[in-house]
Amino acid sequence: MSPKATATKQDTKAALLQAGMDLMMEKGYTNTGINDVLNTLGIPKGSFYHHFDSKENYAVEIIRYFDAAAVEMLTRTLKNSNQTPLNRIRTFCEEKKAKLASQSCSRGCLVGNLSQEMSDQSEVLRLELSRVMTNWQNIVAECIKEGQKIKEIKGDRTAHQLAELFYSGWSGAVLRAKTLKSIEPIDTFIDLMLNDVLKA
Amino acid sequence: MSPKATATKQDTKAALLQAGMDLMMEKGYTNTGINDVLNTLGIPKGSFYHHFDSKENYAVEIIRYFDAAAVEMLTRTLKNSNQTPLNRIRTFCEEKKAKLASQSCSRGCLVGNLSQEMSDQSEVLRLELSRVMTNWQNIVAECIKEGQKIKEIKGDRTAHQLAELFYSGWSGAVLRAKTLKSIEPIDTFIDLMLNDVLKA
DNA sequence: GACAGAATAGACCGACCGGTCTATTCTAAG
DNA sequence: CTTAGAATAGACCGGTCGGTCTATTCTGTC
Repeated sequence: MSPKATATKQDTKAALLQAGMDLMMEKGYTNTGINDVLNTLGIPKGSFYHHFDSKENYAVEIIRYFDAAAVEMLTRTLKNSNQTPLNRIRTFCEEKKAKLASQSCSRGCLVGNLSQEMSDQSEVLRLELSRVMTNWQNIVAECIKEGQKIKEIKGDRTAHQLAELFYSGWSGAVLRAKTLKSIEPIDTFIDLMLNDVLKA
Repeated sequence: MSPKATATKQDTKAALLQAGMDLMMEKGYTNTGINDVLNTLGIPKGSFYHHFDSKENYAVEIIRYFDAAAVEMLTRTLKNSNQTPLNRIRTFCEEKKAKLASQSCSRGCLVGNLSQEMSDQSEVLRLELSRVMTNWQNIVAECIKEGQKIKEIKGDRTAHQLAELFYSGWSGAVLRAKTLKSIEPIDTFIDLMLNDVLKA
């Protein structure tokens, strides 16, 4: 059996997840059709409904697929003991900023986009997005807590609260960047949040 | 001519704007069909396309309709000289929070929702949303500037920057509230932003 | 009352939506 | 080689989408 052929066959599901993630990131849930995904990959509809029950379920798997990569990136940056906690957060922000800038401030974050669009439309998606959001916040909070311990980050607020403000501010800054097609909201956020709000 | 009958006829356009605003706030642009709007009002399609060129144009007018009410609320609260600038901002936040809580943390803000969904899909809508967003930020910035003058709000950052962080943080907090179906992100935002970030 | 234009009314259009169905091909175990 | 089930393949379905079209009614002017 040719390894290439085998790989091609078995990667169908992964390819569907990747392509769906890209399309939904750019166009949202409602505006992304099953056929859009299928046509970009040259895969027939039968394969899709073999691997996924419904569009909604497909989206849930896409969110998990996206989450896996996001958590990897979060832990890589925010648990990197070669940097101080505050500088880890700075690295995280700069990496995300570079990504956003490289795509002309479009797309943003899949979880943010789907949350805005689908929270009131699908309880299934809302719960999944909730879970992911809370998890991310906890990872940030842990890093902040470390920074508080060494008095690098201000200690008169709980790490949970600071992480929440950080996350809210970041999401909002990305939204503004997308709409204004400018990286400036991100710059302002990074500057104030890191040099002012979080700093001890 | 009966004034009631006349009013009914001439208010068709306003009714379409109002109903479209409500529906798009809850379901987004793509997921709101022309027929959805028409059916909830009992208005035939001919009337719709008499008053509006296209769905996209309709959305632009809805954004303006929404903006008018939003600017009224912003100026009423943020230019109220009976309160100090920081307290005006607090009043603004509390009013918006009450509204959000009263609708179980659903819907959120039309401009935020459409920005997330449509910025990458329609340049026409993106520009309109950009304009509205920038205008709101300027109104907030003016209030902050006043607060800086009387040393109620911290002066080591420009009012423009602080307004931007405020707006980003607020939008993100609303997004989180929608998804987590909890008012807590809003509470945290108000607490930290007003008692910590903005305070002189 | 005649008339023009605004506004209402709703049937209708092709395109596309998510999802179903049957048929075929591939793959691995016996 | 046989065979069961996974996977691929794509025609097809009812419903809905944004938008068009023709017809009728309402409204203000002469």
